[in-house]
Amino acid sequence: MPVIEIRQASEHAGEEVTVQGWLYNLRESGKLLFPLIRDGTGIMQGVVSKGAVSPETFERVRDLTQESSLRATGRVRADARAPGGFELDISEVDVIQRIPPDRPYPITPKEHGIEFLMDHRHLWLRSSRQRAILGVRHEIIKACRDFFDDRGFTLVDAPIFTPAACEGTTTLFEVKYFDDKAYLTQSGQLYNEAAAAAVGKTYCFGPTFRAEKSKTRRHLTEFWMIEPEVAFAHLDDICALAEELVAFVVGRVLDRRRAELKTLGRDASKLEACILPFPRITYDEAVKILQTKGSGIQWGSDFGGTDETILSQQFNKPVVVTHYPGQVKAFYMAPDPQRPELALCVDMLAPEGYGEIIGGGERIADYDLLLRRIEENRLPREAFEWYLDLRRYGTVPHAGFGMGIERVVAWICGLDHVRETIPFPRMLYRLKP
RNA sequence: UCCUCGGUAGCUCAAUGGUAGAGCAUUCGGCUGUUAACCGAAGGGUUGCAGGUUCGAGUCCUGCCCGAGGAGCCA
Repeated sequence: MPVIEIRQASEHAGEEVTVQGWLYNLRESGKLLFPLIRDGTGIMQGVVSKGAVSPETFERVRDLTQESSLRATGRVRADARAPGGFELDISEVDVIQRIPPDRPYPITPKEHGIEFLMDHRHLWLRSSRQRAILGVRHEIIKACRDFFDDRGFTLVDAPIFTPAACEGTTTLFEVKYFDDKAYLTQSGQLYNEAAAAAVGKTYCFGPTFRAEKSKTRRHLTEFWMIEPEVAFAHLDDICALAEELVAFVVGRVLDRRRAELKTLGRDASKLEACILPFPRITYDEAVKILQTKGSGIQWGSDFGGTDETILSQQFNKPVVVTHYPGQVKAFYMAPDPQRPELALCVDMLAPEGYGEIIGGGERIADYDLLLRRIEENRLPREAFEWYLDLRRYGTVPHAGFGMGIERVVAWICGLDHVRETIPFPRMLYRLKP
């Protein structure tokens, strides 16, 4: 008997097939049983009528518990009464494992609190909503890679273990490294700059770790970041690259993941509005907007979470903010030649209050200036000698950015917390499962 | 780290300082088209932990633990 995937059930109408999966729910009406079977590709309703199968088969199905694993064989039939439009007239069922009723599947088809669901994250992933999010996450990652691959970028991954004191240790996770200490990477960017001088256009994609004790809807201690770096690029080039990337990713999800967005109840029209060009404003303009909206922000300080929310609610598509004061940005940011107090940097804020999804800019290309900045920031020069080498040997202007995958997933899926955007979130008070 | 809120049945929640309850889940029974099915019945409790006040504490007080929301922190 051919085994089919439920998502292809419509192509097998009238055929005798086997589906294999888990019992999603079982409804019963006298001598009729309606097992809902889920196989990871979809959910299909089966029908077992008492007259059509042996008494043993009928009882076997009737005794099935939620999430028990099974193979069901029968004929596919179109029926408007079935969720999905096709159902399986079951003739035989092979139960792989019946979950005993004295220890039933914990996540019932009713409401649950977030603590319980997070404790059972390994099982929660099976729910329709979580599978939809996983699907969109996959599509976003695939779209990012396609975007860069199709534009001649070379994937050069950065290390996860990094040496001591690369950027100050307060927000780094420290781990034992034989007889030494190492730190989990906070960004692949410095290594990207080395790679850009080797291959011109590069990107890295991997996990990133931040030991800040942040407890908000937009922070994880372990998250995934995709970071392009382009030799000879200036701020405008990198702004355009970021805008094209985001527009491409949104378009790809709208193209291929409509069903998942619908499952999530996401208003797709909000995403359809995200076509180029995106608005670009400077930090100066952003501060003025915030002050008219009641924010207490003063020129010179970075935006708080509330500021980002207010700002991103002013536009119906992602907004690009450039030229922040250098003092709130990292030591390697290139200063604006016109106004040296400003950095040639860029943040992109997602709309609907989602806030920062991208941060980046032009890097300092000049050896003397970079060295001065390292000293001003009291960073250990020895640890940065290799980084200074990039300015000793054929330095060129270059720029790049990092995009936080989970924040993009949260925005595109319309979620109110990033914890649902990654299979197993790591947060301040969450290390399990 | 700070502020606020919470912890009662497997889950989601209710209970004026006075007999701990409902829905779902589980078990049993009924129903030949169910749609988080429905109807009937049953089992299920160290009220987060420790102390205190009181004739009497799920409820009030103190400390602790755990979690949530937010702030700060955060390229």
